Amino acid sequence: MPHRPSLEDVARIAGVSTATVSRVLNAPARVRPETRERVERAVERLGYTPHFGGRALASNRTDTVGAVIPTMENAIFARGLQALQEDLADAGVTLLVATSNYDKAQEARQIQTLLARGVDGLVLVGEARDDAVYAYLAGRAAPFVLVWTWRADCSWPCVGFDNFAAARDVAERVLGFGHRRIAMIAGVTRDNDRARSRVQGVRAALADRGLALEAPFLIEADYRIEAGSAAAQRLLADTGRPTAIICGNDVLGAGAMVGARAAGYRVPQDVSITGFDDIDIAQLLDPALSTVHVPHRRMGRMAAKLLLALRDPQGTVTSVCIETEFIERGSLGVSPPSAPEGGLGDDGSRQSDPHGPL
Amino acid sequence: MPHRPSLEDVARIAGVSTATVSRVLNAPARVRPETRERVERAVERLGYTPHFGGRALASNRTDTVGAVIPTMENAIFARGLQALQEDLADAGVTLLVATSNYDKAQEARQIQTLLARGVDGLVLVGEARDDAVYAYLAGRAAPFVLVWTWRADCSWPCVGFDNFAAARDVAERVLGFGHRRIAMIAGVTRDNDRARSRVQGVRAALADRGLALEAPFLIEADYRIEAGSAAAQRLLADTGRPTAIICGNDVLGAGAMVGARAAGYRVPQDVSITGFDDIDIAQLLDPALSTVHVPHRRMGRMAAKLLLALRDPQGTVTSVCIETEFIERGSLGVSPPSAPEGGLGDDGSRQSDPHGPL
DNA sequence: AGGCGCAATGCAAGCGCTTTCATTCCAAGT
DNA sequence: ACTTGGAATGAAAGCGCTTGCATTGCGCCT
Repeated sequence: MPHRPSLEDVARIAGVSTATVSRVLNAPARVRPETRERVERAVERLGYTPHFGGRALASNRTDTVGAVIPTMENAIFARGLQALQEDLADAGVTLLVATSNYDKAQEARQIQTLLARGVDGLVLVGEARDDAVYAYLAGRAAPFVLVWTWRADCSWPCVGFDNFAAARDVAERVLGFGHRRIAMIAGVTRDNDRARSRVQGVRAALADRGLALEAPFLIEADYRIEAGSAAAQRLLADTGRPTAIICGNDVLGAGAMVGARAAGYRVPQDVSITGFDDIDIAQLLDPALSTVHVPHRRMGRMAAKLLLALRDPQGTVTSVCIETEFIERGSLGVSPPSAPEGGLGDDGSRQSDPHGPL
Repeated sequence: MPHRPSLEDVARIAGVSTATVSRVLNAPARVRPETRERVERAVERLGYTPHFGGRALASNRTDTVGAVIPTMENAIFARGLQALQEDLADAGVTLLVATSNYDKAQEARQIQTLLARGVDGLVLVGEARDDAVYAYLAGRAAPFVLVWTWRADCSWPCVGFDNFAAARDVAERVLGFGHRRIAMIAGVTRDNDRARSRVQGVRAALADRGLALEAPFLIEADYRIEAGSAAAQRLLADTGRPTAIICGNDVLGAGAMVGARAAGYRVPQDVSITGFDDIDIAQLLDPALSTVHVPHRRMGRMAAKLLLALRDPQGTVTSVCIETEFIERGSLGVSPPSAPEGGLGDDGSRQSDPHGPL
C-alpha cells in the first residue's frame, strides 16, 4: 500500500527541496521555469494533492469561508448561497454551510463550529444576535459580513436591502389601491430583524394614514404554507375582515392565497394578497402574487466580494445596499367597494362560492 | 496581542502535559476525574478551541464530509441536504457543500476540491460519472455514498429510489386514465442517470401497451419553468397533440401547466399533466400537480447514516431503497373523448379561451 | 579582476496536535 | 514484604507544509 504522496516525495522525484515544491504551488513566479516544470511533472506523476491539515497548520489559512443560514429549505437562501458559492469558488475558496433553523443559540453554536473548523471568514444572515456573539467574533478576529439586511448605520459590514423601506413601500402600494382594512401575516419576528423590520415598515406606512397595525390584524406565522393558510383563514373568519393581507414573505403569501380560497374568498376581488421575496412560486400562483423582488443572486455575489476583500489585508469594506423592486401582479387589486372602510361591522357577504377551489 | 491559546498553554495552566489535555478532549474516560476537571477549567478560562489544521495533520481526520449536488437552487436537493446536515451535525460532523451545475467535469473538479479539503467522506448525486472519477475515489480510499438513485445491482453504496420503476408507475397511472397519446418532457438526460431512468421507465410502460415514446413526443428541457412551458407549447402546437404530458420533474410540470394555459388549453380537461418529486409548488398549482412523492428528508437521513457507518471501520454497508408514492391530484384526468386515439389528424378544437390565463 | 546585488534555491525551524512508548504510582495477590 | 499488573500520566516523535534566513551562482558595474 503506497503512501499518500507528500511534498517530500515530490521534492525527491523532482530533485529539489520541499521549499521549492511549495513555492511552485504557492508562488510559481518565484521559481525558474525549468525547475517549475520539473516539479509540475513530478506532481502530475504522483497525483500529488497538498494535505489540507498540513497547509492549514503551517500557513494558518484554510481558504474556506463559512455561512450560517436559517435553513436550506428556503429558496431565497439557497439562491443567494449558490451565487456566493460560485464566486468564492472562482477565487479558490470553498464554502462551508451550516444551518441554525432560525434558532439563535444554534446559530451561535454553528458559528463556533465553523470557526473551529478554521474558516477564514463568515457570512451571517441578518443582524440580530447577542453581543456575546459579536464579541466572540471580534476576539477571534474573524472577518464576517451580514447579508439579507442593510441599515445606514449598521455597525458591521453588510450587504442586503432595506427591509423596512421595502415593506413600507409594499404597504403604500396596497394603500394606493384603496385598501384601508389591511392585515399582515408576518414571519416570526423573534431573533429575526428582517421579519421585524418588515412589520415596522408596514406599520409606518399605515401610521402615515392614521391606521394601526395590531392584533388581531397582525399575525405571526412560521415559514410554512400551512401556517400562512391558517393565518389567512383566521383573519378572514372575523367579521370586519381585512380587504388586503400583506405577507412577510412569499411562502406565507402562497399560504394565504390557499387559505383565502379555502375560506371561499376570491383573490383579488374579495381580498388582495402580497408577498415578499419573489421566489418561483409567486409567478406560478393564480393569480400571480404581487411581491417584492429581491436580487438574491446579486446579493450573494456582493457578499462574496466583500468577504474576499475582508480576508486578506486589513482593508476595510463598505456595506452595500441592494435595490429591491415591487412587482405588481394579479393578487393585488382595488379594495372591494362593499367592504367597510373604517367601521367595525361587516355584512360578510361573499362574492364567491364558499366551496371554491381547495 | 495575546496569542491564540494552544494545547500547550492549556497544559501549562492545568499543570499537566499536552498529552493529557489532548486526552481530555478526545477520550475523557482515560483521565482521572480530578485531572480532567482541572484541564477543563483551564480550557474554559482560556477559551481554548483546538486548531483544526493541527488536529487534521496529526490525526488525519477532519470530521467533515462533502456533498456535491447539481445546484442548491433546487428544492429537492436543498431538502435532502438539510436533513443530511442535521444528522451529521448530531454526530459532530460538518458538511461541506459544493455544486456542479449539472456538469460532469465540474463535478469531478469539485470532488477533487473536497478531497483536497480533507473530507472524510462524500455524498454524490446519482451514479453517472466517468470511471476515472470512481478510480480516483478508490485510489484515495475515500468513502462515499450515492444518493437520489438506486438500482438492485448498483456497484456502490447508494440510498435512493428506483427512478425507473417510479416513472413506469406514473405512466401506468396515466394509461389507466385512458390516455394513449402521451408525451414526455424529460429533464436533460446527458450525464444524468435519474433523468434517463425516468424516460426509460415511461417508455417501458408505454411499450407494454404497444405505444412508443419518441420525438417529437419526447422533449428534453432544462430545469426551469420557462423551459417546461416552452416545451409544452411546442407539444401542443402540433396537430395530433398529446392528451397527457408526463414531466420528468415538478418544475417542468409547473412549466408545462403554464405553457398549456398560455396555449389556451385547460388542465386536465384538454390535457393532463404529471410531475415528479412533489415539491411545494405541486400543491400550490391550480389544479394541483399529480406527481411522485419522494421522501427527500428520509433519504438525507439514511445517507448520513450510511456515511457515518462507512467512515470509521472497514465496516461495509448495504444500499437502501426508499419507497416513493404516486400522488394523484387535479392535473391528471381522463383522456378527452374528442381526442383521436391513434390517428394523425386532429381537429384542433380547443375547449377554452385561447387568450386564457397568462 | 574584484565586488556587489539579485534571483534561485536549500536548510531547517516550527505550526498545534495526536499517539506510541515509557514511566510512575498504587493496590492487590502471593 | 515483595512482586505484579493496571491505570494515569508524561516525554517526545512526528504529521505535511510554509517561510525566514542562509547559501549559491551569475551578470554587471567599477
